[in-house]
Amino acid sequence: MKKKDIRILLVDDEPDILEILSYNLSAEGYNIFTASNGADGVAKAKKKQPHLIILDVMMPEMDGIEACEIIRNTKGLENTIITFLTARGEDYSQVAGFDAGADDYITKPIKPKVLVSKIKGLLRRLKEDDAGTEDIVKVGNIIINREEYKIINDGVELVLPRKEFELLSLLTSKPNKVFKREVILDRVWGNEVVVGGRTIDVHIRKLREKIGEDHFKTIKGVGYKFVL
Amino acid sequence: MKKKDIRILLVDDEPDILEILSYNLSAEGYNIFTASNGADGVAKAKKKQPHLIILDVMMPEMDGIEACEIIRNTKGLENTIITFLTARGEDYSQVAGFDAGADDYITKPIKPKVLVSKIKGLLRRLKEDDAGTEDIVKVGNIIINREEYKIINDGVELVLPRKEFELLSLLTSKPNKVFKREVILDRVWGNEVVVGGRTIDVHIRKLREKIGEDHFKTIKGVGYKFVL
DNA sequence: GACAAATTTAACATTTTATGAAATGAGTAA
DNA sequence: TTACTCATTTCATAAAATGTTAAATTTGTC
Repeated sequence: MKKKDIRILLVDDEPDILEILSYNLSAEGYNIFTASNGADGVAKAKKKQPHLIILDVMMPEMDGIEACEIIRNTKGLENTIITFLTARGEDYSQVAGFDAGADDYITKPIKPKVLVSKIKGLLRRLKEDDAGTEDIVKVGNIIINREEYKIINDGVELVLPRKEFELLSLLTSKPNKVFKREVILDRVWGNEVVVGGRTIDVHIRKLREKIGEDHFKTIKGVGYKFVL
Repeated sequence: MKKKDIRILLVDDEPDILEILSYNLSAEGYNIFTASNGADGVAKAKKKQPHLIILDVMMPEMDGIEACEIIRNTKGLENTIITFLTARGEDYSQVAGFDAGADDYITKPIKPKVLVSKIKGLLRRLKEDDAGTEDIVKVGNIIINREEYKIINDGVELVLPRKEFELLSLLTSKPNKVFKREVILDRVWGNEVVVGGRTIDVHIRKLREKIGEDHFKTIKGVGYKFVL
């Protein structure tokens, strides 16, 4: 994911703070949205589906803690990274913040360098885990080894480019199941990227070339499935 | 590694603080040692080889910053996790602390929940590589001697700079396994440090120059792996 | 057979990595 | 301190690999 595709939502009632945060993070290339109170923050979060939210603790209308709890319980935002902004004195808020489900906190006054470094660190963690994907999977004559990023087909080792690997990985995750084109796009390409409809076909063709024609069956008008 | 095998060293001149920290961390099952000033802290660190050290910044005799620097330059303690204890007001010490090689900091007054949560987070890194912490490791023709910070390649002794050593050490900890760039950053550079994206490549190149081109395989879009 | 959908190939675009060189930082000895 | 060296990081550019698109062709379904 490119930086400009990473969305960060800033929620603070002080325009000055929004300005500082916004300036520094925009300069890093992130895609910034802002809200000036908790309620607005929650609304924008639902709408923009940000990857990370920076929430001020002290705000009129709805404070950061409450907003955080709501966001954490909103479908689709359970795993959004949330960090609080707290003034130095407000020690209690750290505890409350973690209780509410925060991942980190940033103390005011804001030091641009520290800020950027924290944000980068938090976002990096996003990419680190492949949660849910088994490291080594065997289907028929094919062994898919995600740890070493290679596959073994009939005892022959081959290295696939990333997209092909992910595509194969998806299809083989449930042999005989038909994966709709839109599902494939979502899982392999991610809902961020938009590519033309024919791209999948080309990748399927490459897999057919490398793994064997017969394993990939086309279901016209629907999608593809992997067969043993 | 089990919790009771994890050693934590607490260094603070105030008995009350030692008490609080000690109580809370013991309750979590960690193995606790204490020291009441910097000099004593350094000595105990050498002797006990703790996994993590919590250092108060303000102490008589030798302050935390100084102690941290010494510990960082002590053989065998280069990678010990160090976090500072700072009073709220002392903002400057955070900066100085990171400069001295700290991994994190904890602010007073201490909130048990925050404390425990941070400690767990810091120690998470440790647990992952309980296999790779051996002092002398042999992979193929390469012998990695962590104790003396040198390696022997085909019988030829080489002294590698720190980052290169750590990178090699990480990659060889599991030959053939692909380490994603994000993971490499986390494990070699640490959570708080942020470097540009091309830094890893440069270090890989140095290793290729010194150890041999063929040992380091690039997996485009993913990361690198070490092959024998 | 008509028509939409899928395949195929090759050209094209983009992304990612490699590399050389230069800037910055840290440590050390004079 | 100052000068010097080595480590580390950044930058610019080149090169490679991967990914996408377009267009002609084929396939399958009604």
